[in-house]
This record gives sequence, structure tokens and C-alpha cells, in this order.
Amino acid sequence: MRGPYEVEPAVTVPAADSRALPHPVREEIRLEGILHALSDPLRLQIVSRLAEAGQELSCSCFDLPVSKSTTTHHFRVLREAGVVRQVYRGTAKMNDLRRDDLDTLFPGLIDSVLDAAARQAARTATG
Amino acid sequence: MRGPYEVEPAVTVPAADSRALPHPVREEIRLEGILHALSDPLRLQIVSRLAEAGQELSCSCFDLPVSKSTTTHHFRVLREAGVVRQVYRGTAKMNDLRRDDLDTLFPGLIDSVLDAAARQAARTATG
DNA sequence: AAACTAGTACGATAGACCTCGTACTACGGC
DNA sequence: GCCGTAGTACGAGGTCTATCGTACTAGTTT
Repeated sequence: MRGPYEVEPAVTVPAADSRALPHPVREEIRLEGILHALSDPLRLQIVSRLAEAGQELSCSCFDLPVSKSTTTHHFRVLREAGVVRQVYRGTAKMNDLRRDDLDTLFPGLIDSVLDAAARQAARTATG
Repeated sequence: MRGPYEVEPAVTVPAADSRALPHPVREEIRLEGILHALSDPLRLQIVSRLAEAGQELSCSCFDLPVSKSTTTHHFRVLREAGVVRQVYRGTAKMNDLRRDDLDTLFPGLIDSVLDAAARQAARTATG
């Protein structure tokens, strides 16, 4: 319903929501949901890698020991819990930790869990 | 295999394990297990109350909105995950947060989760 | 010994969860 | 337009989870 004199939308903006994915807004994020999402070894590993990277990573660069559909499932759980933000970029689906929202809602929580995961990994490797 | 000249075990010790409950030793406690145990609203509530009390509490003083058998189930999950320590005292079964072990294994983790739980509770009550 | 209290054990049920394979869609490059 | 790559959708299987009720055990109290 654009009038004849309106400009075309800027090319950088509308491409973003052509295939938008549903995310909970900050206020909808529940602690129980976060803890449940992180209680799976694979998902904990994903989040650790994501935090370590400090930038968007595609689903495919994780090389998890499960099928593609299972991988999709785990990323969806993380997104629906509000732990990660997902956007399409071409054929890839990029994933990003929602640090801003999580740290605002629950200061220190994610860092503690990530630290705990790192400690456990070190303990397992060394022991 | 006690020899004829050995003394009887002290009476204060053996009474303790007459009805001992299986607990994971510190090294067996897994982060995923903790997070899973705390991802249930009822169990998170139990642990919050326990931390707040700072002392042993019996199962019955929690007054949870579920049946007795379900209550038993939740406390067992917490014990098997290594989150709480349980001992019998007469007819009561006392519960205690395993702060020492948890803080040693994963410093700051429990405090962060408890803080997060408190924030969420405050947010829900106020909002 | 009888009654009461606290919690367990067991079996059942319903729902959630992890996993998979197959068939499909969307985008990018040739 | 065609093919390859990235990921989805759907349905199914098997396991795990939360819940319950009923019947039971172990102390405590009277």
C-alpha cells in the first residue's frame, strides 16, 4: 500500500524481516527456561563456543555429533528460551548470544554458567 | 572382620548410616545435572528457601502444591544432582544446600542462580 | 501396644524431550 | 535454469519427567 511518491525502502532494512524468526522479548525470558536450555550438554557447548567467539556464528560451523534436524532442534530451544538470537543471512542462519538482555535480566548468571562449564571441561580433560 | 580385641565402634558414628541416602561425591557432580535440577520451578523454589534459611529444613516444612510422592521425587532429584544433602533425623528428613561442594566446584554459580531467581520473583510480583 | 506423623515404594499415566530419516524450501553460484 | 549448500518441517521411536494414588515403613507419642 505504498503511495506513488514514496521512496523505496532502504535496501539494508527490509531484507532483515523477510524471513524473521520468533524470539521472546526480554521481559518474556524465564530463568527456568534458560536453565533448562543450558542443561543439555550439546546446547551448553554451543553457548560456550558462541560466548568464546564473541560474534555471530552459523549453525553449520559447530559440527555437532548429531543430525541436521537435531541441530536445528537444539538451536530452536536456545532461541525460544531467549538465550540466542538467530537471523538469516543468505543461506546461513547466524546465531548470537543475547548477552545484553541476559545480563540486564540476570546479571552475572551467564558468566557464572560459562565459567562453570569451562571449569568442568578443564577438570574432565585433566582428570 | 573385626578381631576379638578391637573396640566396638563409637555409638555416635554408626547410627548415622543406619538409613543413609546415596549422594554423589563432589567430583561426580555435573553442571548439566545442577542446571536441570534447578530448571524446575518447584525445585528452584525449594533451593531458594533452603539458601535463605541457611540451615537444614525438613521436607514437610515446604508446603508445596503437589502430593507427598511428588515432593519426595523433587527432593530426590535435587539430592541425586548433588544440590542438596539429605539426612534422616527421627521421622523427619532434613535437607541442606551443599554450598561447600557447589562453591568449590563452580564458584559463584549458585549465588548467581539464586540472585536471578530473586530478581525474577521480584519482577513477577511487582509487574 | 496403638495411634500418629513423615516420608517411601510402586505402578500408572500423560506429556515433554532427544533423536532420527525423509522430503522439502530458500538462497547462491555456475 | 540447474545444481549445491544450509537449514526446515513433519512424523515416528524411545526415553525421561512430573504427577498422582494407594499401600507401606520407620520413628514418635501416648
